[in-house]
Amino acid sequence: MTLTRDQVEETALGILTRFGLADLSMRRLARELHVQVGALYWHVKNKQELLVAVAGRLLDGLEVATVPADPESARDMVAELASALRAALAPVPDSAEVFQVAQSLRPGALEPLNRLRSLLEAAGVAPERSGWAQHLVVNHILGSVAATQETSRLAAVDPDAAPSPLGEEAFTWGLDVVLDGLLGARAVCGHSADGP
Amino acid sequence: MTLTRDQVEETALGILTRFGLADLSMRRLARELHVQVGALYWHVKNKQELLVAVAGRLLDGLEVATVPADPESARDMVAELASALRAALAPVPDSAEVFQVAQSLRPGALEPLNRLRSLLEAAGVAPERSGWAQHLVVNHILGSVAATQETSRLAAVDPDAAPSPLGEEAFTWGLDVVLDGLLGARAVCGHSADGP
DNA sequence: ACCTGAACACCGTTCAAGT
DNA sequence: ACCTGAACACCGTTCAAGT
Repeated sequence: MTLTRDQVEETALGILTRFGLADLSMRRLARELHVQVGALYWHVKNKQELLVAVAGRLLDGLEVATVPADPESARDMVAELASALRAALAPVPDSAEVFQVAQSLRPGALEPLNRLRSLLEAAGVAPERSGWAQHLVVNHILGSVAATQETSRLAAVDPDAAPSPLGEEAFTWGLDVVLDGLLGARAVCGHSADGP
Repeated sequence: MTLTRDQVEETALGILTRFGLADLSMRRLARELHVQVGALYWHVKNKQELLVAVAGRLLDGLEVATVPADPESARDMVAELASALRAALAPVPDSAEVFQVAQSLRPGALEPLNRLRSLLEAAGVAPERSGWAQHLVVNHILGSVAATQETSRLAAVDPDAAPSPLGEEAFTWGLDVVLDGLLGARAVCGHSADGP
């Protein structure tokens, strides 16, 4: 059986999931695949490209429904997609870092993020602003994931020091705040997001 | 003249500013200080601790005014402080990464962030939420800084590929969105943030 | 086409020994 | 107290040479 790019990516994701980014080195990856380091570079240009691929795999299980016409349900789907993204990243250590590398190295390559932008537009964000709005939401997701993993990492070292609980509750609260700011507070002062 | 911790930190900040985080190694730092690597470890526990100190220095020039009683002006000062933070980080490559390391390693050590939280409370955010609100704003700042440095890094490699301009304009827009979500849209549907 | 073996130029951290 | 010299256990990447 010869080595495949698929195996390389999958094993890389495995190491990341089990041990974190610090342990995901090309040499360790080669060891796990019972191969010399050089062999990896036939299947992969370099480590960065591999990380981009791994970031893509993190989002593989995500459902992709169609964009609705109704702004209210589009807003709901934004919240749903954001939660799904968070749920996909949360269990994998350092996933936010990996994600950021991918996003910066090849912006637009992560499909769910393009979809998030479409949903935001359908919910009432002006097309000239939707790119900014997308960033706003993604930053909140990544920040939340990083903070959560953070506290769980500290808890592993010192179980007594209970820091501020930045979990799912804080995430949905923040998401609502951002969406309120983007689309107007829901049913509080009459949503004027659906213009003329 | 013998080596000081101050020199170590200052030179580290210099390397970061001029060449970025990738070039900020303990060995390079030692070279720049005309010293053996081991010498650094007498003044500094390890590299992480040094990065926390460097992050602190990034924020050294920031003005610290008193927290106002009036919610409206407190809101203005939140915006002001956020802009000042962004301005302080923007010119230093990879400052967002360094900042995040510091924030995760020693939360609460960066004074301006505590101040940001106080200002948010003065502006009308409930004390139970002010920690979350602080994170929301800081994530926006760091995300904006990272994205900006990002595009300028790409522009250095390929000056033709003009990506979405995520500059200061996007930052202030996003900040307003977040503050609208937190405190209610300003003078649009009557700010109800100053309850009983 | 695909992989090995070996090298190149690096890392962070530690520590006996010197002054 | 403060630093050197040298080691330990790693990195990512390249590339002739093998099959």
